[in-house]
Amino acid sequence: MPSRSQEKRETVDLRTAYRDAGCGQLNASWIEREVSVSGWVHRRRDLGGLFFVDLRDRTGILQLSFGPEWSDQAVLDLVEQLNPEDVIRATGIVCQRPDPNLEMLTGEVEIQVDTLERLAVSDPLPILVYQPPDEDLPSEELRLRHRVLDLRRPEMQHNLRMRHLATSATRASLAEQGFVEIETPMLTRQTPEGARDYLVPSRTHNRRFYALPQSPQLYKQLLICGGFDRYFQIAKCLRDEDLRADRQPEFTQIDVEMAFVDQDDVFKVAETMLQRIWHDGLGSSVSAPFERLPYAEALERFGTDKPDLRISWELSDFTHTLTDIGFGIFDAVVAADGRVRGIVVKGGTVLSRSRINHYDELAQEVGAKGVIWLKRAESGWSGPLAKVVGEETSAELEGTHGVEEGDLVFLVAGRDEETAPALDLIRRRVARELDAIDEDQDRWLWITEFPLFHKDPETGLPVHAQHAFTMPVDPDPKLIHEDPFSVTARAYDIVYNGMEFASGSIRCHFPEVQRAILAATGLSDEEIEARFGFLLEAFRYGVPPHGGFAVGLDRLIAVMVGSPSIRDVIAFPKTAAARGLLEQSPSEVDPSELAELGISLD
RNA sequence: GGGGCUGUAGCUCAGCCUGGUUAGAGUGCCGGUCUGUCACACCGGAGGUCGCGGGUUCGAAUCCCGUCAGCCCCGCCA
Repeated sequence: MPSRSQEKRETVDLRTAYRDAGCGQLNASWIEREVSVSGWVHRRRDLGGLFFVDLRDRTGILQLSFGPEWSDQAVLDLVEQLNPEDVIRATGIVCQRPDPNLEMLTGEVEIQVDTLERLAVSDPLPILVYQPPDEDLPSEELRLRHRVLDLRRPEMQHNLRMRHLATSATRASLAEQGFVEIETPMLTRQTPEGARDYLVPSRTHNRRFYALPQSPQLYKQLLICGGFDRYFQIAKCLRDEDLRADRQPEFTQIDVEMAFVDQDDVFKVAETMLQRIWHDGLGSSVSAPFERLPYAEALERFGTDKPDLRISWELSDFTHTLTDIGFGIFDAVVAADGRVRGIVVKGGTVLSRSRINHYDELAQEVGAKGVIWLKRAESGWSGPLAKVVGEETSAELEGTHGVEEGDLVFLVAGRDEETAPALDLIRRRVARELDAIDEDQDRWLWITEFPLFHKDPETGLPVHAQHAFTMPVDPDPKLIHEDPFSVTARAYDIVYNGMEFASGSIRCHFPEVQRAILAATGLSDEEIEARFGFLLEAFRYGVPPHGGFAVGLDRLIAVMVGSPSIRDVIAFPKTAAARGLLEQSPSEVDPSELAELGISLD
């Protein structure tokens, strides 16, 4: 994980009619100058005759001091009246503090105020901007309802400033690499992604609806067709699905597309951009090129297509070692085309039976039949399998699978699609419990060679693994038609410490292959024409090979600032029920407007 | 759509398991004392629909049912 960037003193000239500098900009070099500053009253300390005000603006906090020797009585009377979050302007001489506060950026100095204006009065606060130590933040409900106050907290200021640094770095890096920023419509038609659309009724065309874009996917390909061979956009995307800590109904993607490229060209652009974001935002360097791992290998070694490589443990196939040794459960699974896979947890014997049971339950929640465990203690093997572990098996466990004294083996048997999610979850959770994640590492990774299709578990039909416009490694319409699940896609993800940050592909620019891909998911020719005709038409007039990627900006920023929730890096987020608590959205509308739209409510 | 956690003073929480005085603490707020604080200190005070509705009970913040809101997870969603 990146460390939070050190707070730096802003150097920009912030002089205006109301101030000579930002509060956080003052330091010893300003001593003896007369300055004006403006901001919010953060804290006030009344010593009876002497007053101190911590004045806050977005640059930091500065101490103002008030005393009879340098402030006249009217000023002293006014400062006694000040409430937290009043907005004031203060003027006076910058002085060295007799007893500096080294914890404050401006702690060496203070302003001895001789002129004070109250620019705005604050009512008593529903939630405090000042965050008392040892006290939890107000509930998220109240933070969102009173978001204006919440945003004033230095932590939120820092988060949104980080967001700005990241988007600025994005623009700078992509511009340097020859990309042009172009906006695409928010009012569009229903798009091919799998999510539910937000719909906007049309007044001029009753019974018809615009859809808000789930992503600019089709438009960016059209821009390529339009001759903008390097496009990007910091784009709002909207999806009407249920939310999570890392999901909002509207979120932001860094959307990039480029022509005349192959995969390596795209990788270079993305790596250069992310290096710049990390450098400008966090002041840290990212080494490139990133590691690469084919999808199939990732699943085999880690059980997931977004492995956290800071955990050194890998999955291992125990099928040969643990079958035909008298353990019927495993033999039965293998007879049904399953495998016995497991993970060797170094030092795992410290886990109690109840902890092991906990992981067993977790595994079952994600679809495994259950977990069998095996401990290697000084005294020998223990666990349900121990009695069937003979000398030969023991030697194989130690030799082939590297089990050592003190280790614990979690075993899950079944078909790979049942066992992989369980093993992945156990690997991550146990590593966290045993502190086996190397937090000093940053592991950037490209996952490549995704399958073009996954099988829909209900219908058995192919569904797009990434999206509908990905180029197969072998662009053969016949193969797509006859054996869709064997087709590998030129698609890729960026995974950072186990989190998916970005996703992209080389696009399919052969119209007949594109039709075959769409047809494979069960769309008729008519449906293809109706929904994607405009893209296929664009492809008829000369389409260059092209590809791109999209980065989930909110998640990226959340990681950069160390927040578990993307709500902390969005100025005005929605709740888990997609409500806006500040503005009370969604709201009812006037019946006359509905009538105009041709909509009646039951 | 399903599961879990939470809801008590403006705010953060305790009390709830095991029902029984006037529901507490810290902080904030109001009043007072205080000339070097920086979580200022000290003294005093006000402040409660225990989310809402119903039930059980002699008696409910506490037990039960429902409901609303927030959060987390599964489904869903790249």
